[in-house]
Amino acid sequence: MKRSKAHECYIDYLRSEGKNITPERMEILDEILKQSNHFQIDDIIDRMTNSRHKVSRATVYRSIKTIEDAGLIKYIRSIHDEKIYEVIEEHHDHMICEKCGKIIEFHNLELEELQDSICKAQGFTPKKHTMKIFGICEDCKTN
Amino acid sequence: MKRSKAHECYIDYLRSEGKNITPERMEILDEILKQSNHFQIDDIIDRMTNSRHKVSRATVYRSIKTIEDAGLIKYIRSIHDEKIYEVIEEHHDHMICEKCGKIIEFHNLELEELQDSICKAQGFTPKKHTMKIFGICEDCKTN
DNA sequence: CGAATAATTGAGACTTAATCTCAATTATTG
DNA sequence: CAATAATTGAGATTAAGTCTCAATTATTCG
Repeated sequence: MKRSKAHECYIDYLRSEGKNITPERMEILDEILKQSNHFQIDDIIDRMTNSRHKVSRATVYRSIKTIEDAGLIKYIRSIHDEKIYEVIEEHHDHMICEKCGKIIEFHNLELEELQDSICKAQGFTPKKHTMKIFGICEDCKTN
Repeated sequence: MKRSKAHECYIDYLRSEGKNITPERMEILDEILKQSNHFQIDDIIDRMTNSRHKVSRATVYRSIKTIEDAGLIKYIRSIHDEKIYEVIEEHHDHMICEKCGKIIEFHNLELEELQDSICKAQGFTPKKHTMKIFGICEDCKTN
């Protein structure tokens, strides 16, 4: 099992908070990193309870919270208002198709700069943001 | 009781959907319009169950959904992940202070245009969007 | 107007996502 | 290795929201 950058981050975070490094926490992070793209907590719970070392539902919830606090994952809300998690790699925003539910990631520097300047004009110090554009994706338009 | 634009909209919406115009629905809309700015469903439930014509919790939930469908209100999520509703007047985005929870509304045309052009480049047809910038507001910075 | 019909309501049961409790277990520290 | 503090699992609990169904009300139309 390769020790990824994310593992190091997580371990550093846990140490800095005086939290223990447990196999449960490490296995949950592994499972998350195995997911291709977006995932939901229930996916992880299913996989963990069917894995060799069963991890309880409560522990999955608790660990996901610490992984979130460590800044490794975050979630957005789907059209059905479900939490959709993703591993934070580099910042991006989302377009969400109202027909098929597809989530398209995008990043635009001009947009980021504009946001900063809008905030500055208000005396507001931005830390992070989320932006979701709802609409119809290319595929759903033509089909 | 003044018949506002919002009432007309709602009545038109209900008619167009073959739904009935009931005192419960009208009173819930009244109560929402009475709220100054942002509100939560529980506020409305409290007010409605203590009002002359008691309206049940289930009906408040059901009506709020139709008022939302009519395009009169929408919600964003607070820092604590609670649904915060607001009456839709004109479109705007939000800055949310991570310290005091204050919600600052803003609108910027340049930003809107930039979003549209980003979508167009992807073949995505935008219908609406939400944008939340988290950070520290002016007051919390100086205090 | 006054049925007939369809939609809505209230009350409480139910669902779902998430959190909490507490005894038993495990990681960490020295 | 022992002492201490943190974590875990299992199931109970909570909170937000939905569902059920009988009773009530709005609408439609002759």
